[in-house]
Amino acid sequence: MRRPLRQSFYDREPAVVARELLGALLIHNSEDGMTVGRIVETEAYLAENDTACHAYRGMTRRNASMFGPPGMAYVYAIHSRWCLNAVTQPAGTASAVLIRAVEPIEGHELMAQRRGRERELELCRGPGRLCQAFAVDRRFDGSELFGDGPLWIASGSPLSESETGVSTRIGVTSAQDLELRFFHRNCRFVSRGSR
DNA sequence: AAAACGATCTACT
DNA sequence: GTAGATCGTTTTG
Repeated sequence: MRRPLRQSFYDREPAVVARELLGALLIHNSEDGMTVGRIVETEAYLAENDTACHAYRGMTRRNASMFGPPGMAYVYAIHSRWCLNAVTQPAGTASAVLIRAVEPIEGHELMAQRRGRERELELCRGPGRLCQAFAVDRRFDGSELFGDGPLWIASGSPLSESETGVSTRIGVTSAQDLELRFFHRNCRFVSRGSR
């Protein structure tokens, strides 16, 4: 049974949510058909001391949904592509988890059609590519990922410790580097050279 | 109103 | 591994 992750799942530190989103299922039920993908790479953006976070310099029109309640989508455009985040922590605390890559599970044909590419590797590997494959765009900014809308995230098979890779990211103004990027080890659908 | 800036992707080597 | 494309959002004048 595919069951949505509850809103309370997202009401935690973004790094914890990023780690636990690995293995979950991204689902879009559109007019054109259903696409399902297994989340294999994520990245956390912190509410404080994170210069790489879009909310670092306060709220703008673009990042407003990051300041909203947990479990909402934050969708923004960058370099002519869309990127999907899950908002974390309570309203007023602007943090989120970027979905960086998913493994195609259902709807390969539809994904290939939307992407204009046939090769499976190129369907959903990367935040911009997966949004194109899932037809995610600005219309989903601020929508609920835990409700009964067309775009949602379901619990999947949690990854074991040995299957989980982690790496650091610069941009955090703390003395030590923080582990903010999470990925499925040995999965060919992760976008980074990690592995 | 104009310019600068990317949480990226593709093509090519 | 990297150069170049690309366009919505933000910042600046």
